[in-house]
Amino acid sequence: MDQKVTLDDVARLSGVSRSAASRAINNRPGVRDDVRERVSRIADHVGFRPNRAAKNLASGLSSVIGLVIPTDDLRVDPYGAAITHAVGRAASALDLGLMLHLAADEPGATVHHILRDGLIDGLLISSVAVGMPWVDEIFDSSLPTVLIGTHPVRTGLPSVDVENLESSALATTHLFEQGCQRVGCITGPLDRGDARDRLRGFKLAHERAGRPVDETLIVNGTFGRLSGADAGALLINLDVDGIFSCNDEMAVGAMWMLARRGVRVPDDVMVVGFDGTAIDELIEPSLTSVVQPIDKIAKAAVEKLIALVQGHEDTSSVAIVPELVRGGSSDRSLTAMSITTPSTA
Amino acid sequence: MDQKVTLDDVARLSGVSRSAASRAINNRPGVRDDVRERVSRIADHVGFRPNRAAKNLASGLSSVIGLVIPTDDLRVDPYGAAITHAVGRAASALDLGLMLHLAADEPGATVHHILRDGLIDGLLISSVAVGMPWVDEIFDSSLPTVLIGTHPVRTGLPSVDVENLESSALATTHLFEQGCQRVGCITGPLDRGDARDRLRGFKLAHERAGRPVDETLIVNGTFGRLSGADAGALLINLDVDGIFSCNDEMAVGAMWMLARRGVRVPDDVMVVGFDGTAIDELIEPSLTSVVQPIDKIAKAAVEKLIALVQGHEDTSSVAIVPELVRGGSSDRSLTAMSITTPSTA
DNA sequence: CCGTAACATGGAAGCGTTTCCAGCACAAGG
DNA sequence: CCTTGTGCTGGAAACGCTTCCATGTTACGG
Repeated sequence: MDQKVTLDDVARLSGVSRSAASRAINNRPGVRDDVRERVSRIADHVGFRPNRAAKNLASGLSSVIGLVIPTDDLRVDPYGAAITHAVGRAASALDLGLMLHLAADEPGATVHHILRDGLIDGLLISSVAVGMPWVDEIFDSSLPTVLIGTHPVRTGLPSVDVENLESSALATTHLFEQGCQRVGCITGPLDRGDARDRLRGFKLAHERAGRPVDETLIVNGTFGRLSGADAGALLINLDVDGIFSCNDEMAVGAMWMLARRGVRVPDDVMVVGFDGTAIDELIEPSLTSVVQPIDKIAKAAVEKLIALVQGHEDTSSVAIVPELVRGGSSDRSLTAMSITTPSTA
Repeated sequence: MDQKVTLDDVARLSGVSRSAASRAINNRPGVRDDVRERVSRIADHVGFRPNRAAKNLASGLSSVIGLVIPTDDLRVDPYGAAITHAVGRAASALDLGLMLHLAADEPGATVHHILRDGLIDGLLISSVAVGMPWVDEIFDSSLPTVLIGTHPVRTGLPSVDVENLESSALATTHLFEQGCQRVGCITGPLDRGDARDRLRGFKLAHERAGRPVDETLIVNGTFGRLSGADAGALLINLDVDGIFSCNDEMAVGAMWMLARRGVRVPDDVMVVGFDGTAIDELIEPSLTSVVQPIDKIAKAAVEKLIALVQGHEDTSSVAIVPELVRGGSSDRSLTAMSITTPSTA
């Protein structure tokens, strides 16, 4: 009951040839409707599951896609876990398998494996930074590949990303509108495209508001929580009254540092983050953030990828628009609204 | 240069038959040493990568293992991300691919796919709770499977888990030793084996210390941060001076709530967690926790799995011993030791 | 110098699919 | 009634590898 029902079995039981059975099951033309139905019914009944390996070998397609994610991203940044999860869901929805490739120290070898194993139909790459030559190698190969995020230097690569520039400008402008005069920026690692674009957005907002950019208020971070704390410490010494952090992790770190130094949020300093990974974190006040619709991004990426796999040329870059979700960290009127806590006695 | 170097090519170039080439490359006996070396060299030189699909089809083995992880675990609990990461690393180290299966709402269908696709050699299942009939279905099938964690009811399944019972007892005893008189427990979801064992350890410590267990001080949580906050609120109303939280997430939630209510940690209430996922979280004081050696667990699980795949019968259960790492949350002498923060101007 | 292991080698048969292609039936048009 | 075309059908050849088995080769003891 458990094992090995082959296409041959189905064919024999249905009284047709193997080729006919194959066509019937894969909904390919060339089979009478009644035959198709009979075959499907029998296949169903005996619990036929096509052997993927054989299918893969014969057709050259595996119905499995790969996801390359920097090892650190998955371990330390909730964004990595979120994107992995979202891609997994999106793949399942399309009945695709998902192979996880952790981009570790020596991706060179890994890459060659990926490329030539022939086990995956296409590849999704997340969080690309400069100095990753293997990324270019993959894109120059014939393996269909879609970037999740922005390539720091190359353009014309098929990619799906959150719209970074305008969203960052929006977030910064939001701080201006809330009355901030001296707004600092905690950047991500500037070898990454998204980090660069967010910083550009920060500057763009200044330009639009007719304010000069004070370069001393721009502090580099790593997207890690600790770097946010460090940056926060720097910025309060520079008397900012607003902070745009290029991701939530660093924003949380900064807020932690502010609290530690007795600086009140939002009264003394307002904080806005990016990503939306800290929205259900227990922090007070709740963090205003540019929330990425991760599921949407993942879905778009997977769909773009399978389009590529199916031969549709497409080097377009899709930008998904996020949403600025306002929390107490940038709004004095929301002060200390308590999180719903069940009565306790 | 990029595509399709087949075994035939290598064989032809080396002047041997395909079978000999195969044996040479797979380090199988039946090839003279000099031939083996020549073949390997040529294979290397032309960049031969065996096609996995073909290999799989011919040998019945794919060198790919699966990991089933509850969808929520990956999204909300850092432990899920950590285990995914660790398993990924362990698999890579053994040159195995990793397929991710998110156990979503309707795992029934998924399971049958997994079982009969023939794409994976074996399966790792994490975080099993009662009411997951598909888990039993998998174990009853012929697919080699190893549990990461403890099955809430069945025994005799091959599994790798952290040692929950004694470690929890140890953690609780630690609170006693620090002078706590009324220690509360925030449990995990009790349909899970690990949550049950940790609670049992909590009680065991009482027994050993000759203290009665006050059942009113046992509060059920979900392993989620918010539930920890709720439980914390309950427990401070019950005048506890120590809290053993069955995971770190809930411990962080509880500490957040304590801070909010003006209860000082560790002065008024001491807190100990479990897992070690919050150790580099920015919380003050740092959390004492039973830290799981996740990499070790993942490695052991993968190795056990491949042993099963290779036919070694093995239904043993491996328990990995964690380490109690002391932080400021249970030690008054460590008060307010500052986290290393670079000087800020 | 022959017989016999012990080992190296290549041929060929799979593994379970897809897919090309030739054959065939049947309907419509002349 | 014969042609042409349309659409189903099954045979057979891939896909790239492993592995069984028969054949060749070598070295050794008798």
